[in-house]
Amino acid sequence: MPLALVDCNNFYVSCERVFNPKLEGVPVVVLSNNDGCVVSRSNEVKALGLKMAEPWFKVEKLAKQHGIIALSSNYALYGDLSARVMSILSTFTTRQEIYSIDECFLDLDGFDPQSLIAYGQTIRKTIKRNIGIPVCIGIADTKTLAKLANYCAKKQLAGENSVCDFGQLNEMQMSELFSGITAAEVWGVGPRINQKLRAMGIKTIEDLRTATPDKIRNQFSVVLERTINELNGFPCIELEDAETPRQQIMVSRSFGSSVTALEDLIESVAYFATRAAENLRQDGSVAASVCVYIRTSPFKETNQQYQQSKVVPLIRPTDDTMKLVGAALQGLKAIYRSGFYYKKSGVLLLGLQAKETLQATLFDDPASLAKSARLMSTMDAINQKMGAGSLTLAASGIQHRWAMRRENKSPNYTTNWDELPIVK
DNA sequence: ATGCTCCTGCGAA
DNA sequence: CTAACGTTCGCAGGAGCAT
Repeated sequence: MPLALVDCNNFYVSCERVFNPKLEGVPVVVLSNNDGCVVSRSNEVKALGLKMAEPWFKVEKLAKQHGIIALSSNYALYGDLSARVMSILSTFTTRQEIYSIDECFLDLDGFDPQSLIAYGQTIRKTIKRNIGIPVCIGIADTKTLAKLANYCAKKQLAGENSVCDFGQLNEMQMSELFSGITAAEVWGVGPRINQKLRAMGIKTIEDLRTATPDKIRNQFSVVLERTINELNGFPCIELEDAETPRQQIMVSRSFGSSVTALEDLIESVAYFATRAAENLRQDGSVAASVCVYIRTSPFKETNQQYQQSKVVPLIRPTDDTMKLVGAALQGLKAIYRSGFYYKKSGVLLLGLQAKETLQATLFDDPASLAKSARLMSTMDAINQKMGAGSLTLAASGIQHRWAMRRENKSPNYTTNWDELPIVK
């Protein structure tokens, strides 16, 4: 029955600290793509009151006065460290669900209920020693409660040493604890639902937990009804330890500065479609249609606004980069209008299905399908061996004038030999 | 009345 | 110096349409 939720502390900042000890003990933030918003903060930064998701340009001056170090995000590094953390965590259980880049659930069914805290401490020490990343652990009988226990561990509201097991608390202690936390902290309660709950007088987790599920279902949805049941210890959300292939793949980026020329948009769309196609082949899927979109910046209110998207169906579902890029560019040309300052473009692959289960049709040309498959696996092999982007379509361009800002990125310490710092 | 697809809203990290 | 505000995914539920 019991589950653990393991969550890495300030994950991106912690990853940077593993390879740069000078960042230890000082205020550090990691910015989102395009150096746009604050997405990871060290404890020192949280103590200064800097908020999550704050646009960097708004706080940059103040942050620098406090000596805050701002790093561009380095997803190659975070992804690699995440895989290592997850791999070690998998050895502590028979069933693991990787929920996000820095979180996973572990099934602790069958363990001695009295020894779970000690087990949690062992897990923490192992991750810290083997990878260098600090984690918090919440343990309870449902996913929603495990998330909450994790929150309590992190905030030191219950449990100790970053591990909190709700199994150790009695009814009284639970309701006292829940009376002191706002409903907004519950997994599944976002800003909108929280606002509506408050208007109904439901302010704390205890208020939410003791609400009538039927009424909540009518006023909100079946999702929130399940949340209430989960808060009361009745599991409604299964552990999903089997990986399911994605249903859609999206690659989009804001540009470093705005773009007006069709040529630049073509480059970016070809580039994003190429990335999307690589992800698609990794999943072993094919796409039935491609959606392309472009937009101006909604924050530049004085500029003329324009946003448009177009879905281009494919004659036959495919994972061929050239066909996918071709469809994306066809869509782009249909929606492009001159005279706007474009700030973002993106490509979505839709109608995904497993490549093996794809039905053959009367009009298939087996020879050309085989040729496409060989070409794609050759491209992937070359890029695998020589580094990402070694072999690309000319349509993706070389200059990338639209490339995102990334002014302070750390080296790819674990995924690129050329970026290893040389110790002399 | 039922079932499908498409689209929007919401939440999550 | 100026301009500068993320990305990707899934689910629920309603609209619209066909049967």
